[in-house]
Amino acid sequence: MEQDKNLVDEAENKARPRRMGKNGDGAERHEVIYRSISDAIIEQQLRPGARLREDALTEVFNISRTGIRKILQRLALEQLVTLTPRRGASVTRPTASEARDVFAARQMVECGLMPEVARRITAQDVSELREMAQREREALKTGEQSTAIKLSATFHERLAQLSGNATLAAFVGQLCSRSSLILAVYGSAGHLGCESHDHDDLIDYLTEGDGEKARAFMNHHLEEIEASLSIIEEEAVAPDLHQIFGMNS
Amino acid sequence: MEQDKNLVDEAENKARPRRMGKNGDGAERHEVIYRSISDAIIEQQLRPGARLREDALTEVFNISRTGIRKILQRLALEQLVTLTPRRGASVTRPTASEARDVFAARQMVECGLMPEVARRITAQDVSELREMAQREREALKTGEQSTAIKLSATFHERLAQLSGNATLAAFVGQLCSRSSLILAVYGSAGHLGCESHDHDDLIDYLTEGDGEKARAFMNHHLEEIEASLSIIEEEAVAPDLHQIFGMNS
DNA sequence: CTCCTACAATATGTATACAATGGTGATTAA
DNA sequence: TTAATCACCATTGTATACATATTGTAGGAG
Repeated sequence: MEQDKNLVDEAENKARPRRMGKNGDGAERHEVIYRSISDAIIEQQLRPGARLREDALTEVFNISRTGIRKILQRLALEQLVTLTPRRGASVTRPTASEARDVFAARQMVECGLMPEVARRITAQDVSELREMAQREREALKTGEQSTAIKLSATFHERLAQLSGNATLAAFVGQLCSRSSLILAVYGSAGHLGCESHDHDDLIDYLTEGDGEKARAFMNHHLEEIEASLSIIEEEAVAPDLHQIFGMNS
Repeated sequence: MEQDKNLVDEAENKARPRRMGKNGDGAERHEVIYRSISDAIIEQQLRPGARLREDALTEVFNISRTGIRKILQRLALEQLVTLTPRRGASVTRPTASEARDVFAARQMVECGLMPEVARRITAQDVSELREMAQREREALKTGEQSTAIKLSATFHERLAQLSGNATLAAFVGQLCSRSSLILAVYGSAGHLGCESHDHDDLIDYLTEGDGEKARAFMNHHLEEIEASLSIIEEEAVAPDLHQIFGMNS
């Protein structure tokens, strides 16, 4: 049930509860745990709405609540988890409004970045991207949905990094992560995210150095993804009685 | 020596170490403290490089280290403070590269938002913006540098909020905060940020509903700000010895 | 006189104990 | 049998104690 990647060593470490105050690996350990949770969310192994109890995470990762809280806060700032004041943490269930905002933001930023990417891309970058697209296509073909989703997000993020603007690249990374959540909530079962050949076509345009064509294609690409969703308010979680009954006092 | 606002009661409260576990105001208290520190940084009362010792903040705000650490982490994620592993927190000193990235991001996002803002702006929004611009001009005239900087950042952020895209608005807010730091490091003494009449001109274009003109003007506006800076590597704080001496082991 | 070493002070990293709150289930009365 | 109230449990919020690392300084030896 639980992913058994680095969870197995937790069993044998259980015996020594000595606090490893030494920071030497502490920071890296936190980073690893953060990435584990983040990946699990992006790969939709943790679906929106799933609760993330601090105690459970404490046991799973063999870390103190302090560390977990730090990580959860970071995830909350990135909008991947929602921290309800007395209820704890849960995987964020994006609202329809947030979903639209995220895709509008991606339209603006990712498309706007394409010309610069086309200008700066190197042969090495191209081959790296091609390999990623290849792996993504294989994952799609073999039905590895989780892997495909993660690879797609990574592809878009890597693309943004090629622009050389770290700030915008980090922003795109966040948007892509949130997009995974949006797909999980508003996506249909069969269609998941990017078409298999789209990314390859995009690489073609970038290789040709045609920034404008790449921008137009990215625009189309994102529109297609958004169109494949059914972004309607579900209103299942927070019925918002005030709005329904119109009495606000 | 120490400010005597709420420190005095601490003396007599020393006797009762009862932790006020009641969260009722806890969250708001954190929010207030966060905003206090954030504002102090944006208004350049805390200059880049200034150290933020946890103990000192603990005393000043009469809060435990746990709460302070939470706030500092949030500020760190927004890139306003830098958390060095064993050295503690300090106000971020943006690198030249970061400065360029931030302004490039603002160019893309803020300009891209203008058409939508022009489409959605209401008369009430206009009057609010006019008032902000008025106050900013007054602050500039009377030499209240801190206030002017804060108002300018708030103006740009408010503008982005009018687009209706909360995600992009929050991003612009972060970029504006970081811009204040950039101005503090790379700005010249006399010239600080936006020209006094620029914002009024921008409001004119938006009132006319001319999104394209507003976009072009914003583009010019931001270019002017960036041009007034001298963005060169100072390399004073973190000399990056590895890169300088090339020996990494 | 200079350099190396050791110690102390300062400040952060981590963990745990305690408090408070919200939900759930049980018990009782109508 | 159903509904309401109360109590307990699960879970988080907060604070503090302890461990660790870094820095600066002083003292002694060469």
